[in-house]
Amino acid sequence: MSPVTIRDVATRLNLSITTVSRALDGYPDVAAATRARVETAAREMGYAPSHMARQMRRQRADAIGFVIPVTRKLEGGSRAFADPYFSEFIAGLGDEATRHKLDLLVSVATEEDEQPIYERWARGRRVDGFVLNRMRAHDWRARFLLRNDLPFVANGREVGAVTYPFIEVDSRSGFSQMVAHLADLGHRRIAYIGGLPNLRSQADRLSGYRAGLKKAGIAFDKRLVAAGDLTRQGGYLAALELLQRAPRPTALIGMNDMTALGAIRAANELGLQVGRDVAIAGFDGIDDGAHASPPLTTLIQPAYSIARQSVQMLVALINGNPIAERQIVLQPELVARASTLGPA
Amino acid sequence: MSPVTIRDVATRLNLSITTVSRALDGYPDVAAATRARVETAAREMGYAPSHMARQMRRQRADAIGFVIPVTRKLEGGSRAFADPYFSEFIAGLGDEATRHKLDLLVSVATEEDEQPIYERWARGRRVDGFVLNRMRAHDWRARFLLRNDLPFVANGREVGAVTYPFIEVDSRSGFSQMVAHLADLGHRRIAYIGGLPNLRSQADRLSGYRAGLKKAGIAFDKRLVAAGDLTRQGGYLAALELLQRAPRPTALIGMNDMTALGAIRAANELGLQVGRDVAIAGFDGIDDGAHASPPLTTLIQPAYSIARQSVQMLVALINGNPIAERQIVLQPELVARASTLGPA
DNA sequence: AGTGCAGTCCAAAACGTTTTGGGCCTCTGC
DNA sequence: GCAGAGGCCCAAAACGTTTTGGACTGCACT
Repeated sequence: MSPVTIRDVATRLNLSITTVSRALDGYPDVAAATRARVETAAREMGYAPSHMARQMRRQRADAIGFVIPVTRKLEGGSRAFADPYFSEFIAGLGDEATRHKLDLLVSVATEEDEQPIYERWARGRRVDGFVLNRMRAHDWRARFLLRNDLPFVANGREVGAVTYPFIEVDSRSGFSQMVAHLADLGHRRIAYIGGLPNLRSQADRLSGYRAGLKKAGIAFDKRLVAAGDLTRQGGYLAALELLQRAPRPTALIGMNDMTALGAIRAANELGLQVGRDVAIAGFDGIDDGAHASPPLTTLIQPAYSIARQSVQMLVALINGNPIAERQIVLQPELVARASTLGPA
Repeated sequence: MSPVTIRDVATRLNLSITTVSRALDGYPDVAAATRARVETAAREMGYAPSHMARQMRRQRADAIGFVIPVTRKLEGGSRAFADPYFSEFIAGLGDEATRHKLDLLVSVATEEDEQPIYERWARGRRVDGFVLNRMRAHDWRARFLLRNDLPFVANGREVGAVTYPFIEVDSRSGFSQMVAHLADLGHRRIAYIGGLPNLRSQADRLSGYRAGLKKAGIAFDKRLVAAGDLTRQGGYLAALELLQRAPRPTALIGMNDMTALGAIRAANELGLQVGRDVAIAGFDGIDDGAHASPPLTTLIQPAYSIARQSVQMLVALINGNPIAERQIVLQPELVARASTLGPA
């Protein structure tokens, strides 16, 4: 049962392939009766245009690409992208892509081995555009794509002024708010567990943290800053160390929720009751945070809708349509839960 | 900077496109000197064969498809695939796909709206093959793909004898083991929170549960069986109800880890200490389970390596190569953690 | 001098569409 | 009776490869 082509439909109906094509595409210069004949025949024969051929002719891949970032390899050579933030993000990309009849190509890569993937997709014109995530302070991907003039939408952005379109969550102001929240609760020794140093958002969040401290009249103490790697394990290790220092910090802010969840675990293991003995907060608003025990105070960034909006912008770029807002900055929403508010 | 084609390279070198093509593909009937000239020219000009054209000619999509299953829509129209099992699974698919120079097309869909996606990809020959997951007891996808003779590898299988290749985890024996584990610890009232009734694995796991009860000499009580939906929320609601019945079950087995994690939360909210007042166990071995409080007893199924193996089988199918084992059954590994072993 | 044979190269076909640029009717209005 | 205008349809080109089936050299061997 080899695939049925447009030619098969045409010869069966004694029509030209042109007419069949145009009938199915809804052009006005085909008689209503003919169109009906074509449509039923196509349905009966199970005809659907070959995507490859269509792409070839229209020079469109009808696909967008997304490389899922993963920070570290797990033992045994396996790599998981354990951060549920990206699950939600991908769900958004997928939904919006299908809405536009685009396909979504994904790949999973660490920062070291991502380059071949971008090159393969770009050079071979495998995709019409990219969605970029976890932007670094200096990011070769932006330059590479600009040079090959392939459209893309960044989630976050590099340092300095950039001209490309992006959607960003104002994590600086978010972290400042979070520090204010903790300071209002009486905390003075507020620690911060950061992430990979080359990430743009790492700089933003740290600076938001410092701004928040300043506003609250708390001196910055670099011994209260530890490095994680955006994973639960990284947060766990960093928190384990921070919580065993004297004097012990009374509050911990993780750069993202995974880090904070790791910190909660560390606190539990040390016999501290989170919310009462130590306050812990994160950033992202993943589902697991809401269901953790205790539920995690966090700054929600709407991954799903950011993803959808990114695809919308990307589609406009691809089609050369004007975009209302090329550079969007969203405010995260602080949700205070039991992990900072003490026992319920 | 429009993309450079093979013709550009050919005219620059005064060669035919045939020779350029064959030179780059490593055919033996091209002089070493010529090949060198072609290679440097191609590199200089930044030539890479157009994937679309190559696909067109070879009638290969060089891509495989995977539809991420999602059970329910979240409020606000958003759908997340919250189950980290699939994150790991996708990581495996992606890694193995790139190893074979294949692209991975993904989409996110509930059971109701998955059909158009399969049809689009199959009819338009958008992919060379599929990986299927969460097989239903009767699954139209298998029949659809067989009919359109598109290769696929199933993760799990339908009821009855099937001829297609699959990789399955023996969840029946797994659940039987799990009941034995709990019975050994002295539990007699062991409840089960199931999943969607049309899933093959639902039947398997329930039957494993019953087999385990029988072996332990415990009578099956259908009031101890509740229905979830494979999500944390589903597990939460089901557990909430089960744990408020009298007499209260002393142990809860969730059909998957997400269900069990929801159950843990329910127990916590009811003031029960998991591990001491009630034992809770799951199935999957996701990372979140290991990091939950208390850490979750579970049956580990190696999502990452199952995914990789699935792709390997699929590649063999696509290329018409023989496969050593077409139908693989793996044994899950029981890991007992604090959620059933009581306080550490 | 003819035959055979590697060693190189190439023209043309094919893959299945969409799009361009008409062509042929029939009907209308003079 | 004829120009003009729609209405409907189509042939052919193009998209950028890979593959098929030679073609053209020299060179060695009869």
